[in-house]
Amino acid sequence: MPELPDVEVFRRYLNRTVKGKKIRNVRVLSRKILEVSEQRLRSALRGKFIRSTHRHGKYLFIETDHGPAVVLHFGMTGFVDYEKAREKIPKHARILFEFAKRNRLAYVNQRLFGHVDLTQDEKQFVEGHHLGPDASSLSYSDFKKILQGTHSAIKAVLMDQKRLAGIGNVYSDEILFQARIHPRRPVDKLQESEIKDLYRQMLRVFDRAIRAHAEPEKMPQNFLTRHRGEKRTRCPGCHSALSRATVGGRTSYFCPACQH
DNA sequence: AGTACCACCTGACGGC
DNA sequence: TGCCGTCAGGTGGTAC
Repeated sequence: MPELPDVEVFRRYLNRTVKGKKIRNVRVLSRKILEVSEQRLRSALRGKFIRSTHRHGKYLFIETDHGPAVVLHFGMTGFVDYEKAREKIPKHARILFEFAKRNRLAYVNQRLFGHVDLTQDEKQFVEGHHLGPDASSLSYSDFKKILQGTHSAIKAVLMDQKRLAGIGNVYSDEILFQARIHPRRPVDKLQESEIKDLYRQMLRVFDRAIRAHAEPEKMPQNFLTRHRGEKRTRCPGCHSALSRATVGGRTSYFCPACQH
C-alpha cells in the first residue's frame, strides 16, 4: 500500500493524533524491522515530545524535541494506528509508542518488509539511502532532468527511488494512465509535450489521492486505482478491457486503447 | 545500461 | 475441510 500519497496521509494522521505528545515508553514486539537496538530506540525516545513530522518519498520522519528522529518505512503492508488504552492492539503491531494514560501509537506491519530506524539528520539519511528528490516537491525542470539520459521504460524510471522518491507500482500505473502513456515506452522516445503532461498528471494524482485519504473507492471515477484488482477490469474512459503485464518486474495495469 | 529473477515475510484466495 | 500454488501496493542483490 504505502507509496507517497499513503505515507502523506499517515503523516497528517500523526499530526492529528500524537504531535505535541510526550513519549512515555517504547515497546518492541518484533525486532525484525528494527534497524537500531531496542535499547537505543527506547533511550532515545523516552521522555521526548513529538515536535513535527516530515516525509520524503515513502519515508516518514517523526522529530522529537531533542535527539534523533524516528524513521518509518512501511514496505508493502505497513501503517500506523493510534489507540486509546482500552482499545485493542492491532494484529501485527510491531512497535508501540506509548503516551500518557496508556494511549499509544502502533506501527503495524504484517509482512515485515518495513523498517524502523533513528536518524540524527534527515538530509543525511536521505543521501545515505540514495533517495532521489521527493516526487511531490519537484520542479518541472528537475523532473525533465531526471528523465534524461536513460532508455528505460518510463514505468521503471518513475518507480526508481534513486531517481525520484515516492512512486511505486500502483501510482506509477495511475500516473501513466492519466497521462495516456504506455508503461513500456522508453523514456527517450517521449515528446516534450508528453513529459509536461506526465509531470502535471503526477502532481494531480498525488493531490487527488491524498484528498481521497489514499482510499481507492474515494478517488475520482476516472482513476484506474479504483478498478485495480477487480475481476474483469475495464478502462474507466473507453471501457476496453485493461491489459495486465509485467513491466519493471511488477504487475502493471494499463489501457491498450488509451495509452500509447 | 537495462532488465529479469530471487529473496526477504505473511496471509488471502481460488482450484481441486 | 484441507492442501497447494499463486499472488500481493517494497527493496536489494545478483546475474545475464
